[in-house]
Amino acid sequence: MAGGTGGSNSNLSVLLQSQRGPCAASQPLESFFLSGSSPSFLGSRSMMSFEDVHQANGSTRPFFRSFDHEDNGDDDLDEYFHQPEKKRRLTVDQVQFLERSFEVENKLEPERKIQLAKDLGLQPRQVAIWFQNRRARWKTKQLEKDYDVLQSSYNSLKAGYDDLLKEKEKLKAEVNLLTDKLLLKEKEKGSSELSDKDAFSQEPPKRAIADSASEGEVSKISTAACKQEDISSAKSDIFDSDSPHYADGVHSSLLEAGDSSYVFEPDQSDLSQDEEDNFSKSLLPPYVFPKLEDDDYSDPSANFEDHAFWSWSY
DNA sequence: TTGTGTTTTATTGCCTCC
DNA sequence: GGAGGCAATAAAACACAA
Repeated sequence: MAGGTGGSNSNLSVLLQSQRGPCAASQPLESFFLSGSSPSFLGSRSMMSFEDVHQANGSTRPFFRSFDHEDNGDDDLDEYFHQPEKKRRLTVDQVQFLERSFEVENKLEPERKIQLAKDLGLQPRQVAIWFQNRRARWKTKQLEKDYDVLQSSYNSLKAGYDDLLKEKEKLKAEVNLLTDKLLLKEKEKGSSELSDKDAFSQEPPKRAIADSASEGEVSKISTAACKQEDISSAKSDIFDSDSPHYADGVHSSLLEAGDSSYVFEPDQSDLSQDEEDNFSKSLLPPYVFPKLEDDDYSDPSANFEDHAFWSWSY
């Protein structure tokens, strides 16, 4: 990259301009001329070759902003030196060179800084500033990337959460539907027993569910039965007479009662689902068999223990 | 051409490390 | 205490629509 020495008036002008770069304010101008072997001076020399390469590449940008006053004599030169310094953008080639260097290592050791400055014909401080600003841009980009990653992570988690919520609502509706059906059957059974009482007044009713249980307790039992089941299979199990669940607990008691028209008899109703729901609601006061609410799912063990569901034995 | 928004270069002040 | 890094900021350069 380093190479030609320049020597023409044009090159001298560029050289002078480069020495009066933005950082020259903190560096006595004389030092550049008194010390021809200083890194910055050599850097300017190498800069000339860099300019040649750059122009050979057909870029429209000069290495530095052109020094337009080079043919206008000493007055213009003097005027130039007294003008406030203007910023000059680096050329495309300089930036590409710096970018490649940055990719290798984004920190700048003093030796490397000097070498880069030499190769590019810049002040070491300019190189340092460029790296400083480049690190800042990299950091900003990195933050944006991190934000995007977090955002997509959040979105996928939220989608999963929403799916679970929908699933929960669906299952809750299913449970409520089944409990309604169960209640309806219980009520039907209760009314038929009342009519049977007239015929067998002295015989205690062969209720499968806890002879001495109050109506509220019956509700608890039914609810517990639903909760204890795998909810997704509850619907089919309840109406499946081949289910092993019928061999114990409530179901077996029901079978032992010898009442073939008992609660879990499938296909007893000609009512549609909505009609059944409405019917059961009209028959039963809400306190008899409360619907499951959100809290019922929040802490199943606590909830069930609260209602002594697990201590029931038949 | 001009107004405006963005990018790039450079400065300043503070902080940390040796 | 000096060197170097970083955040905040200024200001020039640039891009672009109206």
